[in-house]
Amino acid sequence: MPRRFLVTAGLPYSNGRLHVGHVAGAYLPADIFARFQRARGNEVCFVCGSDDHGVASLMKAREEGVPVEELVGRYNRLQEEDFGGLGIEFDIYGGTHRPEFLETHTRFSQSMFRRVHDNGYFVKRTTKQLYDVEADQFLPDRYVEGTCPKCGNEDAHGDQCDNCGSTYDQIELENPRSTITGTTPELRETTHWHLSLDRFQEPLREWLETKREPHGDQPAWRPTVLNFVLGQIKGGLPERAMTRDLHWGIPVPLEDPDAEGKVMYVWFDAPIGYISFTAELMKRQGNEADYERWWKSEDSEIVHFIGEDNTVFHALVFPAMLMAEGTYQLPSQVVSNSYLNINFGGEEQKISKSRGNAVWVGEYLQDFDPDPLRYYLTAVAPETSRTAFDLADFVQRNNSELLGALGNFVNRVLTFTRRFFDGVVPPVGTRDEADAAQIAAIARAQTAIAENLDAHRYKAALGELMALSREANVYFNEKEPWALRKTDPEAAGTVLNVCVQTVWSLAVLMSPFLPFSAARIRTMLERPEGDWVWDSATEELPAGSPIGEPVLLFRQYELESEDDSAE
RNA sequence: GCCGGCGUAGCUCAGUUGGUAAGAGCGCAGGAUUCAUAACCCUGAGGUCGGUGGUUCAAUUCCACCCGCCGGCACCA
Repeated sequence: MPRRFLVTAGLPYSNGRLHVGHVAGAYLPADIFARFQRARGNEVCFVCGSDDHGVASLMKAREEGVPVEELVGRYNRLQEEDFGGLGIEFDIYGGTHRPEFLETHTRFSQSMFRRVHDNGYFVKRTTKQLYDVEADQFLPDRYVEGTCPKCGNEDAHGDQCDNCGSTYDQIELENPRSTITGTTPELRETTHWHLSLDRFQEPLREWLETKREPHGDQPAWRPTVLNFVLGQIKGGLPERAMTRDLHWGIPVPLEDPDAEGKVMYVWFDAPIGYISFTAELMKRQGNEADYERWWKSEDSEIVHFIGEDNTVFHALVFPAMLMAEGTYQLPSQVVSNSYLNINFGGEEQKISKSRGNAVWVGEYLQDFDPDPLRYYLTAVAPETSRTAFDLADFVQRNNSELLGALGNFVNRVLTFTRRFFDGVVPPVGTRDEADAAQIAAIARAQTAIAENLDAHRYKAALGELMALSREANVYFNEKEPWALRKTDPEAAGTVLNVCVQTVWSLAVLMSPFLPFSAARIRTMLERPEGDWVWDSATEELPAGSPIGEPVLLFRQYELESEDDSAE
């Protein structure tokens, strides 16, 4: 009985290009998981898209002097391009404000909002907030500066003073000014709908506690995720406003006059994007209502891949929303990675645009192939703690591991076969103990990789793949087919037969991680194209199968001068 | 301050339920080989498993305390 996985990767803000940190955190492991489960014969729906309603996008559009729709549309496409270039293949890539998705997304978001409202989980509260008359909007803390009420620093932020470190409410700020227009904002009353997270503390806690151990077919959640959110619950969950006074977002669908001109909080509508994009995909396939098979059917497993900064929303707020709505099932798994830092100038730093240390996907792809990056980011994946991207390390691992161990084995086997065995798979002949051991190693690696991937241990799974290629190199060396072919050609043929089987297996087993290279091997072995089938890793190619012109899988990289290393 | 994570060979890190598991990869050194992208293969590191106590017949693996890094404690996502 095949399983069914609805896989999501955290929606990126459509206000910038993607860098390696984004990829390592959510998208690459999600893609590997989706590819793997598909190869296993499971049904997979892999959904992503951009989160277009972020305030950051609004600010950026204002900076650039372009309409925000234009800005998010542009980055939505650029991000989709970056993903495509890396072989991260979603079944659908939407956008919460992408024109073709807007109607569906609005409908789903408003429906969710209304149901949560009707079920009584919103609390309406009126508070005072700063209002920029000229910009005609209320000001989030980010948009206010002024004089710190504690220390007198004149450039204090709306909620916190960088000078003395104290925090306060924005209305306590002296001489407040809007960072949008520079004008002095006035105090106005505003009403918002708050989600009563406190009412879900106990249900959330009980639900999360069950994730400490494997449940059903799902492995336990990563302790870092559970520790963090259970800690939050222990400290008490606050009410959170789910509406905003902005002109950018999904309109609040209530009849209430106080709801006039308000939009949903971006984190309310963003996760609904996962659902609305799924619905849009189903609509294109014929029947929108099929989204329920993925989101409301208990035999569907929902797996969210996110960066650590999204943990609260995917493990607490969104589940609480779903509980409040009442008809959805909760996620089976939230796979959260830590941040990927970057080694830059001999120092480990956070990746940040302003520091100019980011390695951008788009720029990377101009000079390098996608698979080496997929390999490296998986090898150093921040699964349990923060790790760092290091260009020298990347080059090193590409050359010594990817090329030296894996690429070299494939290449030596195929060129050898072409040269000495007429370019076809030699007969099996009689396998001795060592030959059988090598064949057995394939099945062992296949199992080990599968177990690790099922458990979301990508780094370990990749390690098993590399271990197989190393074993294969050792086997080849010990058999010395270059000498054996002169004394016992038939035995040499047996060795190469085993080696070709191993090459094929490597292709199947690497396909979730290194899809481009796997496809190249498939071409060289003249196997039919199509979906990868995990079980075919142990299906042997018949003797006499042709072997095409060998193509190098990986290139040797050199570390160039530091300047262009990470621009 | 409170909460969480981390501290294992030169480097990057694995170590599941406590007892011949103190390991891998890389780097480095020596050797071997030629099928292969100066790739591959073999051998070598004697590392107080951050520190100090404790539990135990036995702890890197459990407990306490301490030291050192990192992160979270915002109407920020």
